[in-house]
Amino acid sequence: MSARELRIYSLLQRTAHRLKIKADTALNKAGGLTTAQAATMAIIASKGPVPQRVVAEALSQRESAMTAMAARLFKAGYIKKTRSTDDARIWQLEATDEGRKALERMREPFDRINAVLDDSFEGEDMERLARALQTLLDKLEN
Amino acid sequence: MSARELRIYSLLQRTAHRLKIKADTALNKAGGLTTAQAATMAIIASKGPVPQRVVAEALSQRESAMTAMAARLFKAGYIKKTRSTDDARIWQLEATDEGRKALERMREPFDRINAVLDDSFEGEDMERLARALQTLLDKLEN
DNA sequence: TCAATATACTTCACTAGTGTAGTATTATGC
DNA sequence: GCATAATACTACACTAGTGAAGTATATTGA
Repeated sequence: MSARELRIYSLLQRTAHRLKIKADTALNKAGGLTTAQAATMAIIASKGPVPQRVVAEALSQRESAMTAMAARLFKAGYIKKTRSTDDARIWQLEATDEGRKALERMREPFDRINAVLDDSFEGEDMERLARALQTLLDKLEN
Repeated sequence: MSARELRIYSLLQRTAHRLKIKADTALNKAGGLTTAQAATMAIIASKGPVPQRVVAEALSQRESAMTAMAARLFKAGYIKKTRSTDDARIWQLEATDEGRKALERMREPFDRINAVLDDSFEGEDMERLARALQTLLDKLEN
């Protein structure tokens, strides 16, 4: 069967949209971050001081999007920005204690979202889905 | 492996986002519509004169989003708006000839997007992906 | 009958992304 | 050694959505 017959495009968009709405609702109740902010914070918190460009790439986004996101997170007190000593063009982004705490609060609601995902698939199905999405993403990013 | 380990959430969001960008680029070159506009126009063109609220519902969106979208489509000359004679609150949306032509131009670029999808998967992989997404979507919509 | 409620749409401030065109700063090649 | 190119980020105008509060215009129920 073809992509057209299977309506893969629409299926992917709608599923991603629904899942995001569900996650945003859950995270919002727990207080503080949106899903977009949580995704950004997760990378900054785990990779330590990290250039904006690297965060943008990890999220498959443009640098201009990250400029705006970093500004919002900075304003909220969740990250600090320091100029790299090696390269004066680079802003190193780092999570503040406040930022780590906010991210920690997202843990439990996000676990619930992952539980929905875990519940939706059997056996190898999720690994297969992950591989399929990764294959497609790689194809789209080159 | 768990959804968390596989980072399914992030993978799904990034893949959907990148695919949308790719489709938008292809549609944009063919002239006229974005993917969001094409989705809106498809409903308006098929359902004839239709209240804004109905279009919003069909796309799982809020009415405020449709007010803005209708304004953009109207400005571009792709739809006309007429007050319902039954109910003076209702705007009936209808595709213009220009709008129908623009929608028709999206056909070929969208076929090319589907070709990318067809190229990305072998054998049963796409059917499996479709089934996995449908399963998840059903779970998210109830 | 008419006040209260519901409906259809609007407006506004906001998040969150795009692409294009900039500004600094660093790296490279002759 | 220095013009040129590449890189990291910024600025801006735009699309596209949300939620909350507002304006008309039906609809309803005592």
